[in-house]
Amino acid sequence: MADYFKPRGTADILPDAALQWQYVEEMVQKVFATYHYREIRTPIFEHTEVFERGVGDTTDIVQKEMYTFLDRGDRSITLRPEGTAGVVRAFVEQKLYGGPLPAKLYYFGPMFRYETPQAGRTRQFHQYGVEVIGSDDPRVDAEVIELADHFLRAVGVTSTTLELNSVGCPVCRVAHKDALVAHLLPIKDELCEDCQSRIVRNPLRILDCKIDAHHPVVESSPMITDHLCDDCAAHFAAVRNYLDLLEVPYVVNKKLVRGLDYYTKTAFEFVEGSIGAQSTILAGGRYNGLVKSLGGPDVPGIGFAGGIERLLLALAANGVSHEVPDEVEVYVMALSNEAHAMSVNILRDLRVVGVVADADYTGRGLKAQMKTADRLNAKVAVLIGEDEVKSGQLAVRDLSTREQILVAQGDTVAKILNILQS
RNA sequence: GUGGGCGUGGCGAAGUGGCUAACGCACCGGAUUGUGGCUCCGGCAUUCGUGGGUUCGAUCCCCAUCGCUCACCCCA
Repeated sequence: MADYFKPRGTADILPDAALQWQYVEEMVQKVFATYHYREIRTPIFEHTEVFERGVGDTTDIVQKEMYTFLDRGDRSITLRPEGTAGVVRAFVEQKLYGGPLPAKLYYFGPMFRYETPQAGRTRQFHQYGVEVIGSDDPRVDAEVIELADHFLRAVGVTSTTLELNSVGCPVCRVAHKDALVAHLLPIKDELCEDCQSRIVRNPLRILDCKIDAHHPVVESSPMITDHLCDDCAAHFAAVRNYLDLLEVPYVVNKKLVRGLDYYTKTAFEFVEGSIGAQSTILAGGRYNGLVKSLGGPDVPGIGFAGGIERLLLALAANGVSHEVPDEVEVYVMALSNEAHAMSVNILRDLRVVGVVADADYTGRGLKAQMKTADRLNAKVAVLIGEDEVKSGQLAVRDLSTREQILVAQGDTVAKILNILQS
């Protein structure tokens, strides 16, 4: 029994799984680069105020999920719970608004939220995401969504549904919220406990509450899409039009709400139905007031974030695997101390020319080493025993043909390359 | 924070109130002195998450605790 354990909600990503992560990371870089997004790396922790201001201090994230602590200088520090606030903070602090706009950025990395773990949810999790700051053009909304769609398909997730909505701007959203609350208040006592508190905190959530969504009064609630101002309505129509042009399939979900305070206008989610209750694998939206509220110029923005862990679950659910077997090209077997001296040179020389080579370091017998070479699917074995040490000739064995020849030490690498290429 | 399920060797997985806790995989060793995927033989848990309790006796019963897991909430 181990004496030490990883913290609750964290994961050790072992070598086999790490290969899947590398694949996803490479695809992020490759696909996002073709859309001319450039990577930005911001700190994993920020001053707490960045998230309080950026994410919104009424959200669950800020109220009860942040990893916040005082550092040795009595500064309140928070491990980032999401990526956008930090990127926008950097955009403002580094004055990226002085460069070409919109800034098209992407990021990738760990996030932290103090939550009870479950399928698709951990305390340290990883997201990739993009932020486009400096344009309100609906073509940007469409590009961001199409990028997400393209990326998911490129990595092998084809079973998602794209849900789309507009949550309006501060003007029409407030008007709608007032109308909604006025509509629901008379039946407040009939709602579940959660919804009674949501009615003041986040009334939009009541619309898709699992308990109350089918209440007739709830069902007849005013929808945000019916309360959009002219600008928001035109923008939403334009986004849908571009998505149609791009042939990106979506469904309008009038109940779609975004959790974070900063969202405006476009909101969207890619949902995968077979990975458990946490089925959103990528989500995002527009945040036109965020840059200003973090002290920058009043420029609009839009972005999305996707969860790597959930993406991996979705890949598994889609039966997609990018496993790479644990293999080696050459296995060097040395059977004595003198042989070891020769083997380290052979290994180095092979690796210098790019050949994947390994050896036994536990003093096992030749037979056992042969088994290992076999299991690692080695193409060539190099044997160095007493005879070889004496003669200075190494036995090079082609493991597929079982042909074995003696080669002068200086010619070994060339001979092996010969076999590997045949 | 709340609720359900579970906790036996590296992994998967039987098991019963009581003599040495199945089996499979993996791993290690051996089957003509230094040679491979098959086969055969052998090895590998004084111990059943931890701590108490009940009992003549508990891995199997009770309590507590820790951990894992799924779900609610919320979110990527």
